[in-house]
Amino acid sequence: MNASRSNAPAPGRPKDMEKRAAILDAAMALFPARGYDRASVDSIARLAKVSKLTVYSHFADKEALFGAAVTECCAQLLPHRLFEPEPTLPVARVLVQIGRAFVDLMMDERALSLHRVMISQAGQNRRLTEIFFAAGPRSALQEMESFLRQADAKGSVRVSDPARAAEHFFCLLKGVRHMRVLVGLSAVPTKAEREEHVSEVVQVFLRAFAPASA
Amino acid sequence: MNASRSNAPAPGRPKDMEKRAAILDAAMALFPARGYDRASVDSIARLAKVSKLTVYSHFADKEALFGAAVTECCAQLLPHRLFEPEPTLPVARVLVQIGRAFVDLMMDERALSLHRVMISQAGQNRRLTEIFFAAGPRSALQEMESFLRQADAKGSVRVSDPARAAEHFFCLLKGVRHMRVLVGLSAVPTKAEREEHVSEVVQVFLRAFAPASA
DNA sequence: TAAATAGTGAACTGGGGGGTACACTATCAT
DNA sequence: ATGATAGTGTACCCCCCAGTTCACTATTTA
Repeated sequence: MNASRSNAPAPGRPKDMEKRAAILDAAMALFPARGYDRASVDSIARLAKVSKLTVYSHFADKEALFGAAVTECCAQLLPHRLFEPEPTLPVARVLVQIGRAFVDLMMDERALSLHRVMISQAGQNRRLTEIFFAAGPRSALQEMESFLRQADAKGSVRVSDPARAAEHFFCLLKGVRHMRVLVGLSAVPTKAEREEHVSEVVQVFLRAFAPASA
Repeated sequence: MNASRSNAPAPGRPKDMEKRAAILDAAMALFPARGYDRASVDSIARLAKVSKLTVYSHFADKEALFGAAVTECCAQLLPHRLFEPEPTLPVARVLVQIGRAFVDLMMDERALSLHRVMISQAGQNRRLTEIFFAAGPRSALQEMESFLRQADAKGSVRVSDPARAAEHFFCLLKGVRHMRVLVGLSAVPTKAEREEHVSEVVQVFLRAFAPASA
């Protein structure tokens, strides 16, 4: 209960938090890489250089460990905001910056593995899935939405429904390539490919949402 | 080898093709529903009302059975072309028809389960993944591309790169909702929701790819 | 009828995984 | 020092699964 929060000294030997971190690191490596089923608790303990019993002393069971690992993965993948709205730049430039950041995130190996494992566990851990979605797509969408709202107010774009437009933008950015990579058919795109894709998408997006003064 | 193709009578008792079909049906039900690992050969045999040994007499091993099931799923999901290009209708109407068909396909429970299982098996069965992608996304993209090429020739749209435009269209149609459903966060959209989404997407697409005579 | 193959059920092999028990050592507070 | 907890290593329990063996029955062709 109050083991970590309260400062009651606790009677016996305290838990080694470095071991806990090592276990979590191992879990964050193995669950996404092998999937929930194929990542055994033994292998995680082995990778963490820790006894299996120690794993079970820090985490109730495999599911709890998985939950902690996924939560930590989400936290590490979104440490900073996706972008800083620099109002001085023209919209096209800002959109390119946002697009770059988003594509880099979606094509990050860790993010891809996380997607795979969450999809393969669909319907198993509803709470966990919500954490995953709130940390990733949702926060990005909200930032994008508020940016579009401001841009619309300034007249640099014409979006009647910023939330929907934000969805459109990100879906265009993911493109077919994202699914191909998810499924293991394509390699991650190179920097040049990303750059070209982002600029193409920004052009399409702006043609669809340009202000009436065309 | 020539067991089923050649008409050489074969010495002993012939294999019961209805049993084979029952096994395949059971595999097509269980693999997508539970995933590759959690769908045991025993459970498939049980569902097919067949001895486990019969399964192994028709299919070399679990992987072969999985491959046959996925291939058959793909074949059943795309029995007909996604749409018939009716050149008399205005572009917007045709796009809405295509969009409806595509969204219905992507939100089909069987297609969703197939996506999940293929993603969770990413990198395991390269050949299989190609079959999956060729049967689903790729053929749809090719049809769409050729339609856009014709529409561009008639001047009803303005697409310099039909392949890319086709990708954009389908990505917009999938939207964020598809990933939410894949991951088990959202229910499949209702007919009304789909209709509204499709018409929104078509409007956006046409704004981006309308001919210059705006 | 005889040979050959298909199919059944049940038992079995070998392997692996989640989780626990035990005996022991290490580290903390009082 | 004492009590309490953390951590280790090994062995263990129980269950599940892929794939096989065996003895037996069923169905086909020649």
